[in-house]
Amino acid sequence: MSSTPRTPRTAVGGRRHRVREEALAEILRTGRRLLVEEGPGAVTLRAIAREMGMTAPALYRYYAGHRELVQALTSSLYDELADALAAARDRHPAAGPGRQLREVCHELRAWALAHPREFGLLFAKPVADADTTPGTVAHDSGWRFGGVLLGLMVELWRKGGIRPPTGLDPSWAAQLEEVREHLSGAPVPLDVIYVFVACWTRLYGTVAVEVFGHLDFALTDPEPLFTHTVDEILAALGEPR
Amino acid sequence: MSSTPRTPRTAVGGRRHRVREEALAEILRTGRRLLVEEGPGAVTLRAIAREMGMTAPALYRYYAGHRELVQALTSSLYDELADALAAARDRHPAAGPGRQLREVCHELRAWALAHPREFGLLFAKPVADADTTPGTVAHDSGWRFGGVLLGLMVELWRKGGIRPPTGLDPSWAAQLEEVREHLSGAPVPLDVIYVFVACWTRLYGTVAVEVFGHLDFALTDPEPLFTHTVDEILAALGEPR
DNA sequence: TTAACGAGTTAACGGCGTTAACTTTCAGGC
DNA sequence: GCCTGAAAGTTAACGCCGTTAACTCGTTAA
Repeated sequence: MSSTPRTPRTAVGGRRHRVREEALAEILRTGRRLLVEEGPGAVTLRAIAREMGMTAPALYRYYAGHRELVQALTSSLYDELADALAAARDRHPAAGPGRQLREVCHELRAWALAHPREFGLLFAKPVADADTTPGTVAHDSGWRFGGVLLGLMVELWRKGGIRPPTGLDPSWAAQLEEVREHLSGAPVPLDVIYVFVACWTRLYGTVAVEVFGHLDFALTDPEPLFTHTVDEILAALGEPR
Repeated sequence: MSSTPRTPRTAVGGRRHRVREEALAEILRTGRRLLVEEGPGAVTLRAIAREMGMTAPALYRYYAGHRELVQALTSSLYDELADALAAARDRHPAAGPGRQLREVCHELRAWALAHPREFGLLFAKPVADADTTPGTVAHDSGWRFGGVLLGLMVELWRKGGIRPPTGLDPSWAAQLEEVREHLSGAPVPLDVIYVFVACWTRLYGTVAVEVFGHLDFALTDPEPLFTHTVDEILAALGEPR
C-alpha cells in the first residue's frame, strides 16, 4: 500500500509550497487547454503529464486519480463562470436587480457560447453518475455559481413584484433548509423558491439546448429566442420589459 | 488494407441474412444492457463481445467501429422513444391535440425518468462534437422523435389557438426548408415555428434539468413543477388548462 | 465441385488509468 | 553543517481499451 499522503504538509510560506501551488495551477491549465482544443476525451493523465514534460504517475502527487483531477477542473470552471456572472451583475450596480439579472442571463449565454466545451463539462452530464460523491468541492463551487442568480432573485422578491402561482400543492420542497442556508438568512417563502427554480430551469434549458446544438436544425440565430425567453423569465419575476 | 465490405450482400430472404439480423440485434441489446447496468463508459467493444461469447474484432463485421456502434444504439433509442411518444399520443385519439400533447409531454418525462442512462446518451452531449457527421441515421431517428411533438403542434396551429408574439425580428430561421420537409407539406408560418421551437426548448430544459440531477438541491418532487410548465407550454400553444 | 465470401479467430500496436518500487532533491531539527 | 525524512519524480508493469492484419473455417452461389 502506498503511504503517500494526499495533501503533503508543506509549510504555507515556504518555497516548496509555492512550487506546489504553481504545479497544481499548471495541471488545471493544461487540462483545460486539452479540453478546449481536443475535447473532453483528451483530458487524460498521460496527455497532461506529457504536455508538462512529466510522466503520468507524477500527477498522483497532486490528485488521487483521473476523476479527482477532472473534478478539480470542474470546480475551477464553476468558479470562473461565477466570476463572470458576478462581473456582469456588478457592471451596472445601480440599475436595479431586474436589469442586473437580465445582464447576468445574457452573460451566461455568452459564456456558454464562448466556452462550449467547458459548459459541456459543467452541465452536459448527470451531476451524480454513480461516481461523484455528493458534498464535494464541485458542489460548493456550483453553489457559488447559482448564488449569483439566486441572490438577484431574492432582491427581486424583496421588491415585491413576484406573484407566485396560486393553489400549488406544497407536497414538494422539503430540502428548503439547504437552499436557505446558501441564501444567508433570507426567509424566502416556499412558493417564491418555486418561482426561482422554474426560472432557473427555463434559463438552463434555453442555454443548454442551444449550446449542445439541438437547435441547429431549426434556427440559424437563436439570439432573438433567447432574448424573448429572458423577457418572459423576468416577467415571471415581476420585472416586465 | 482490409477488403471486407461494410455491409455484406446477404440475400434478404436467406438463412444467413436472418442470422446476421439477429446478431445485429443482440449487439444492440447487449450494448444497451451495459449502458443501463454499468453506465456509458461500459459500452465497450470488448465488453459487448465478451458478453456475447465472442472477441472484439468480430464486431467489425457489423460496425465500422465503436463510434458507429454507439451511433446505432442511439438511433434505436430514438426510435424507441418515438414509439413511446406515439403510443401516448394515440392513447386517447379523440381527445384532441391539446390533451394529446399533454400526454406526450408527460410520457417524455416518464420515459426519461425510467431510462435516465438512455436519455443521457440521447441528450446529454453535444450533438456534433467534431465526431458525429451530420446526415446520419441518428439524425433521421431524431426527426422521427421530434416529429411526434411537431405534428401535434401543427394540429394545434390548425385549430388556430396560437398567438405568436408580435414584432419578432425575423432575422433568424433560414433553414425552414428542412423543417418543412419533415412536416410533410404543412405551410407553417415562421412565427409559428418560432413558437414550436420555444416550447420544445422549454420542454427539453425542464426534463433535462430534472433527469440530470441539477434540481436535487432544491426539490424533492419536481412533478408539480413539470405539470405547471406543461400547462404554460400548452397555454402558449393556445390550449389553456 | 469449386471458388468466393461471410464470420470468426489470434496476435499485435499504441494509448489509457493505476500501482509498486525505486531515486533524487530539498527543508528543517539536532 | 550534517542528517533524516518527506516531497517530487522516475521506470516497469498490469489490465483495460479501440483498431488492424493475417489467418481459418464453413456456407453459399456459380
